[in-house]
Amino acid sequence: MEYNFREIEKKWQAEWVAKGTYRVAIDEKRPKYYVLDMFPYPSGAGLHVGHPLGYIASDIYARYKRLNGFNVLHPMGYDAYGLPAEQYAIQTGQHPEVTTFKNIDRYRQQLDRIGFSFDWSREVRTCDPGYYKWTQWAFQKMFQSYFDNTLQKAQPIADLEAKFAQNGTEGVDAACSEELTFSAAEWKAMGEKEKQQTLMNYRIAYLGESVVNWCPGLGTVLANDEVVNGLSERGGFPVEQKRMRQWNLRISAYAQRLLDGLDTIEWTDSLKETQRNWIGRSEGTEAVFSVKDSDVKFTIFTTRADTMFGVTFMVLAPESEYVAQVTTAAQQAAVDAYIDATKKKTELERKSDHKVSGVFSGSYAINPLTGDEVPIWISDYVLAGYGTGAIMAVPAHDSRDYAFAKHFNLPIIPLIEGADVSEESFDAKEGIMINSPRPGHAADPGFSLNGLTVKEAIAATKQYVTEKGIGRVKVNYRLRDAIFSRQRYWGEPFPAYYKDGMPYMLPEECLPLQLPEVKEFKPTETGEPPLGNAQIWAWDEQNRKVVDKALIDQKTVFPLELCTMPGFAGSSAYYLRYMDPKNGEALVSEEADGYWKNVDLYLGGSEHATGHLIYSRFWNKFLHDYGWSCVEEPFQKLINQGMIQGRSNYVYRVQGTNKFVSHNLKDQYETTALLCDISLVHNDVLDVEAFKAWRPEYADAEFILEDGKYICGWAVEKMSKSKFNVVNPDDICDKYGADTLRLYEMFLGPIEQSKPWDTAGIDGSFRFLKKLWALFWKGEEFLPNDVQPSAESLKTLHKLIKKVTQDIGNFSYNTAIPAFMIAVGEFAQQKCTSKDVLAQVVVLLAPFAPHIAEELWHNLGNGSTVCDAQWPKWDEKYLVESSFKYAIQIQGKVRLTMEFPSDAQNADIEKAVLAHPDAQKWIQGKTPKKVIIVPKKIVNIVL
RNA sequence: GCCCGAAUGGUGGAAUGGUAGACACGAGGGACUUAAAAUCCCUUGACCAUUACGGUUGUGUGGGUUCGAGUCCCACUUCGGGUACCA
Repeated sequence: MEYNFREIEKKWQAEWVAKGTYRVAIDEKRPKYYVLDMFPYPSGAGLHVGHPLGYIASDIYARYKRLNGFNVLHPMGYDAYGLPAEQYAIQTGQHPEVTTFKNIDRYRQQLDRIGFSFDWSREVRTCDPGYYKWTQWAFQKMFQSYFDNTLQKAQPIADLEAKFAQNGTEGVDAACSEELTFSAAEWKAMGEKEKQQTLMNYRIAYLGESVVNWCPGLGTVLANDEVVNGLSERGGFPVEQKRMRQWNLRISAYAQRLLDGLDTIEWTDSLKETQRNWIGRSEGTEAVFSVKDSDVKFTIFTTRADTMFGVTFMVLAPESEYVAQVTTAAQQAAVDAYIDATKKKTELERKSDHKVSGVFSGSYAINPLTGDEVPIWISDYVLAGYGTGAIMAVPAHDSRDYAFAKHFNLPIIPLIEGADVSEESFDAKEGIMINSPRPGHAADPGFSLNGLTVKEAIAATKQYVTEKGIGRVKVNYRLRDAIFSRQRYWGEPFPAYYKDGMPYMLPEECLPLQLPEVKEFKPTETGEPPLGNAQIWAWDEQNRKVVDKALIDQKTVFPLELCTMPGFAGSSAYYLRYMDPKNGEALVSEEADGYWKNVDLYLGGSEHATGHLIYSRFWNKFLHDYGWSCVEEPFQKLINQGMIQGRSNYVYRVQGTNKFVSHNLKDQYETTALLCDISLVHNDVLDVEAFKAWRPEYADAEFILEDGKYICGWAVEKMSKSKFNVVNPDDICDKYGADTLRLYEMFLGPIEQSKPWDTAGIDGSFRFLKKLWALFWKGEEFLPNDVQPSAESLKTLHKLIKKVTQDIGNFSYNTAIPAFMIAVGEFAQQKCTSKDVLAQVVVLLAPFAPHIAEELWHNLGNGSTVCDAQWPKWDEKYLVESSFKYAIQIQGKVRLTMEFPSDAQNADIEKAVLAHPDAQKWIQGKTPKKVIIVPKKIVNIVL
């Protein structure tokens, strides 16, 4: 029998479906293991060979764990909401659901051909109402919660209301947008609206004002990278800065837990570091500065409390509420002009434009340590959103302050011994303090930092400032709350309606709130989000249903929210839903959550390092606080697969002609490099006839060949249609089969590494499977029989078991596959026909190449699937070597090799080596100073 | 600018501080074949030799530690990814 992969793969794929081989259910008798891939957005282009890389890697691990007796959950689904479908809908009127479902079908067909062990009965789609019900539900729970800083967890907002009624804000330590103080009496005196406004300050899902890139032309908010030079990337419409009231998630409240959780999970250090930087914890000091001739005091945040003696000016963010209070009449006009100018700048301009700008407020602040008066400036290099929106400037030791001071000619006082600040600031946190205080500049003669190290000085200042009531120790985080509103159609609707301008939640029993039909997917003419086009889009409080918005009377019928949720909403808890995807009563049942717990192995691209992987960790922590998810960290181990890049081919046209010159001759001509479709090229040799037929303009192309061939140039680039270098996995499956594809993708290199795809190398993987097949079938004869395996074959087998087991454990598949190749070569040489040995090889290969393994497994007479076989164990006794071939180094250079028994004594080895004529030739009669013998490693003679 | 990662033959890559280049592709040579495909065998880092089962050199660059460095340390170069004034 030939290795007929087409027939084999078709047969077993059908069989696996028919038998439900990959269905899983809770089984208390077996340990669970949860393997998850980041689910894909189903794009119209379909899969290219880069997409399945991670899926294959995780599939191998899932199958390996199953063979080791684990009950493996390995689901797949679709991140179905996304902009491309909406954009297409705007252009064509085609409902995004239609295109999305079409794309999903295509993805599914492609995925099914590769032989994954997904339990498709658990598929989720984020756009499915049965799924997004739980996205909406979680949002409502966040709305109904606040974060208690003392308990460090989410609590029902009703508890907070009760506290307010009892003691006001006294004793409340809750994460909030703004520090508020009121008494119980004041709380009780508030009207409904005022109470709602107050609570909004604490809710975990809250409406807040934020400045966004508003593009009136597109009727939408744009991300920073969608804005180029103040114009929208798509369409080139002007973009302006606009304050908008949008939903936010108070993820910043979880900053410390997000940071601490990193220590409990197995992610790469670089990824953890990226998250740590993103969270940006900085421990510093808040200090109060009072304004001269005024009652105004303001607070600044600094991590360099040691530099307080070197403050030469203060800076406020233009948005700071203190700006109005410190601006003097004389400076009013100048300040107004500056603030107007910054408002006009988009955030992007503010970021890209590093020119120094600012304006003097007219007031002076008093430095509490020196008693000196320092001018208060306003500049946009201070951000309103971080710290207190105000800083003390120490130009000698902060490069931004330095640039500002130089520009406006403000004094610079060095505070660290030996620091030369004539050209640039000295930012390093090291050295010995001087000028702290300078003579005659001490408010308190008893306090000095001079002679201390920076570290000591920071500690001393913190202590001093706290004791004197000038300030306090404060931890700040860079992590900002997530904006959760999108002015889009194709997303989850918010289950919220507005009464008297304040949002209220639909009753939980009324979820999901389904996405309404609209005539058009564009924003409305009045600039409302697309849902403004929906006619049936109002909430009837009494009848508890969605009704025509013509019925809005603000008494029982109210307008519904018009924004939808962002992409990360649906992907933040999908791993929980897979555990119990059909549950209509809960996101996940307690039983399913208790059994599957969390993801043991998560695979996906590193581009999600700070987006999805922060949001879903936050989301899960929130659910965990209420006990809806029993494990705090959702993804125990995480591996980032690298990108598969494309390999493009180039032809070289001689300028001004239709002549093409082969790659190695091109330097003799003036040429233009042109991309050509890689399907016209094999091993970099161009099929000239196919090339001529490719495009009409090349029909009468002429070629200057080398050795009778046209050799193309090549480059590693992104895999994309425009580069003509996309490789479709379907084509590989047609030509070589899924097993070869799987092997080759893993053989290419380490999973984490990015690498180019070159179909040329795939023959090696295909040949390997054919050689493996040949161990079982010779024509119509099935070779395996009951003979006793030779000692050699046993050694080959156990070497293989050991190597493959260890490599899978380390996710080092690219080294496991060569081990198979070597073993198959050895078995062929040994003419091994032992059924027992070969059956174990089949099991070892099953995770990598499941179809061929299943076929051979059944050929060997097994009735059940190879997926449920038992993973072989190696026995060291077969691996003992009786001798070792030593490399003999003389002066560190290998000069010869000598074989010694494994148990040879060092003294005997030394004697034999020194006596060897080849060794003597190199020793040249000298007396060795030292002979280093590392058993079973090396011998080195030092002269 | 800052943070993270990488750099090894023509190509993808391998190598607990111990014979660099496993394995695979490609290339060259040979066998089989009317021929092609498929298959099998040999050679293949570079350079110098070719009388040798020979020598020199070699893992981005320059230093260092070590009996011994692709691997560890220091400085630098280039490329890739992330991020954008976070006090």
